[in-house]
Amino acid sequence: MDMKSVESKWQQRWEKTKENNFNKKDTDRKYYVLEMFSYPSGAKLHVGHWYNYGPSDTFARFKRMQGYNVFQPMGFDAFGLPAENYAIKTGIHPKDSTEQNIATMEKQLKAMGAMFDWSAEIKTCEEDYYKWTQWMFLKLYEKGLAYRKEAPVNWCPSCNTVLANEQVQEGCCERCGTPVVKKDLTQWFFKITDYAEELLAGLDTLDWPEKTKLMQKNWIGKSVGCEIEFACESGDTFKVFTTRCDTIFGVSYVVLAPEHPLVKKLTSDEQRAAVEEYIEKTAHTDEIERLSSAREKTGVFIGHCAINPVNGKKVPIYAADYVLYSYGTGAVMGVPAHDERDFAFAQKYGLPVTKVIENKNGETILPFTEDGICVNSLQFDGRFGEEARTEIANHLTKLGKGERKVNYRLRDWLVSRQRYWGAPIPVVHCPKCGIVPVPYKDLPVRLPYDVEFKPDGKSPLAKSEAFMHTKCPHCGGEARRDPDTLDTFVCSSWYYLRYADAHNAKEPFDTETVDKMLPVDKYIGGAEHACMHLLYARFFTKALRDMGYLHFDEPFRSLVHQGVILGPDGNRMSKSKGNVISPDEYISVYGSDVFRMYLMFGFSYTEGGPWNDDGIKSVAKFLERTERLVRRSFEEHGDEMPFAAAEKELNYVRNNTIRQITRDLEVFSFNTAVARLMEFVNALYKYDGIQEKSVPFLQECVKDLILLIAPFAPHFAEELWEAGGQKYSVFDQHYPVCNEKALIREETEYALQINSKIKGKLMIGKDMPREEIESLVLSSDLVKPYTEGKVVKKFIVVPGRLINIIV
RNA sequence: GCGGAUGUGGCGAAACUGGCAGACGCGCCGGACUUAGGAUCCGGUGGGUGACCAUGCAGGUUCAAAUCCUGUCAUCCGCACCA
Repeated sequence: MDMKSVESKWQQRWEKTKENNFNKKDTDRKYYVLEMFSYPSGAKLHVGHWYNYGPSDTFARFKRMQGYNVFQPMGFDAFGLPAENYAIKTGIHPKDSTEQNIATMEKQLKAMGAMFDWSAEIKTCEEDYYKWTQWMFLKLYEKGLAYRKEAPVNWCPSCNTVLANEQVQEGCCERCGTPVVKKDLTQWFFKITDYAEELLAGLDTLDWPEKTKLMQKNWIGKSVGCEIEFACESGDTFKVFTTRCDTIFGVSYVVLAPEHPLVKKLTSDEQRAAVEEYIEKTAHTDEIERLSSAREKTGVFIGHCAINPVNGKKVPIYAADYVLYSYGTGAVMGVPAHDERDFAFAQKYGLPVTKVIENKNGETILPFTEDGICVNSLQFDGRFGEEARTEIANHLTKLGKGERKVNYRLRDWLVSRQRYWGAPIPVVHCPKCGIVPVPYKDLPVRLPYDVEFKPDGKSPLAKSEAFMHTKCPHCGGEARRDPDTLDTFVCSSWYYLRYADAHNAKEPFDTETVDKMLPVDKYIGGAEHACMHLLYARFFTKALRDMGYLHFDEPFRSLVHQGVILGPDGNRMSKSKGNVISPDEYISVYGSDVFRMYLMFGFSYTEGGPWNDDGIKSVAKFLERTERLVRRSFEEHGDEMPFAAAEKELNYVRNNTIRQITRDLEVFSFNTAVARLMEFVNALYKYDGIQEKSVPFLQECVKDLILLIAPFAPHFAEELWEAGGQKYSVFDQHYPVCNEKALIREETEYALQINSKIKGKLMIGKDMPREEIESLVLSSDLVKPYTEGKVVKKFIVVPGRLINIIV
């Protein structure tokens, strides 16, 4: 088959008949299959795109043939840094290069022959999309979920610019290699932490890979504990957070993060010089190093003491950078006997180590960090673990010195970017009115084309007077726009909603429509987004729900991660390694059906693995072999024959194939599904080769074969379907359904074991009672030599599988 | 350091709730058809080749373990002083 012409023939036909367009009127049977949209950084589709979209399309087509009204849209995550960096390097404007790339990719995606509904296409860099991204920002702002505060950002002193976290590699600027420093800037944040608990709890309701759920869970990092107030000699108080209030009698010092405001206030004159030096030093230590747990703990005594609220003991206060100001209260109680970090710190600074928890079974080696029995803890002696914590927490509450508290590791989402190629933040800074949101009617705040985006330390937009200069929407006075743009993850946090109502000019989406179309039934994309996009999108959905714009809790009910196709050398494909495989040459030789089918057959979908094209020819061979069989069978003539053993056998294989493929596709096991197709074709060849065959039956099986293969090789199947004189389109047919009766066999082959070792095979009738099996087996010539003169101790029958005789 | 995953022929990989390890294919070997085959079709293919040994390694549970348990090694991924 000349795949090239066949593929373009059917692609044109599908487009003309709008075969792939979703029928919006029939949402009862809707099935929303979504692949993570493309980032148009390179001009061409790479193997990774194919691996994401090809097999997913097979799944989508399968669902469609099962009778679902499948919606499978595609679009482009078009804002972002690579386009801007490319522009800085080459001088080509991000808008121009992005549009160019999108045009190429669209063409290639169409040539792939996937059933994308292009009528719902989205490009996030277009005004009619980012207008609504800005709308989202304003809604979150109104709801109190967007706020501004000063925060440290990554700053490259050589490039003179702010870098996104993704651009920082091992503490250095990815472009010039200069160590990145922290700089405080006022930034916009989304209050994702308000949803920490729900984001955590909701994970249980999702059909997602366990690993991904666990990653989100750890990322959110819930810890339940206690906030305890310590008073200082000066009368000032501060709180510490601990998950181990049962160790409070073992406190031998307390630590404040160097940034803690009380450090400056409480430091004694004698210690001032040392403390200031320490603070100075830690401020210059970069984040990466400071956060390394392997690093030796350092700190300094501030010359002031605090009082343990449970026993009145005076303990020294230290400033130490192993305590993070950004987590909990920025202060910690030091219990060397029962915390490894505190132990190391106490050793270094000669602080006392007081054992207050003992191991249940006697031996207690310090530091002992597990739950144990309280000792040296006054009235709480003898209490164990959780019980001790409860009692001590209650005691502290009664004293007014503590309360239970839940802390999360999750931080608010910093969305400001001092970059050009993104959606402008729709607020105005007015000298009189302060921060004023841009009125909805004035959206979008247009991203100007003519901007100097070469980095020099300022947001590129700040240099565009035409952009910056505006009137305050509130008082009408002179005002300035916000020069920052939104993180591109904001754009991708709601695109799955826009797809459902892509052309709505009045609002981002219609609530009723979205309620019907969402959640996404199957979401397919890379695992690298586990703690970013996949978390942000969940947050957006929940926030929009609370504002009444939609009425479901989770955007993606079921999620699958494809694996990664590595270079032939086993490393990640990268230009610098020179191991990048381009799909194009394979496609020009074999066509898109063969290529996608090979991706399905040669790898375990969720595993991926090193590229190897040995098998690609075999898939081409398989399709050719299939075609020969199909075409030959169409030309054959003959009468119906009695349904004898050969027909029964073929019918068994046929129905078993249907059953297995249906099962395999449901769980994205494409490689085994293709294997089943091959088995079926082999069985058809075998049947075709016999003398007395029933041609009508053969043709009936061949018809099933075409239907079965259709989701895997869509153009190929469509062509054969037409060649068989069937009516267009093969995708409007129902996928074959397994006839369970055909799978019942009169006799099944059992494995025969003596003392658990395989000795032979045996045919056993399907309804044979156990006693009969037993006597039949024991009297068979196969078994006799093993049982003669021995006692049969046990006789095990596993129905349909094996018989094990223990002698 | 913590958390998770993976480890099966020469290769890519299969194996439902423990039940015939290696489906399907690549490669290789043999045969058929051929002037020829790198096309096609058919057969064989874990190792030794005797009733034995084989799922990273060492134990354990079981009539039966790739699968469950304990320990251990290797590789990959995520988090990385979160109190």
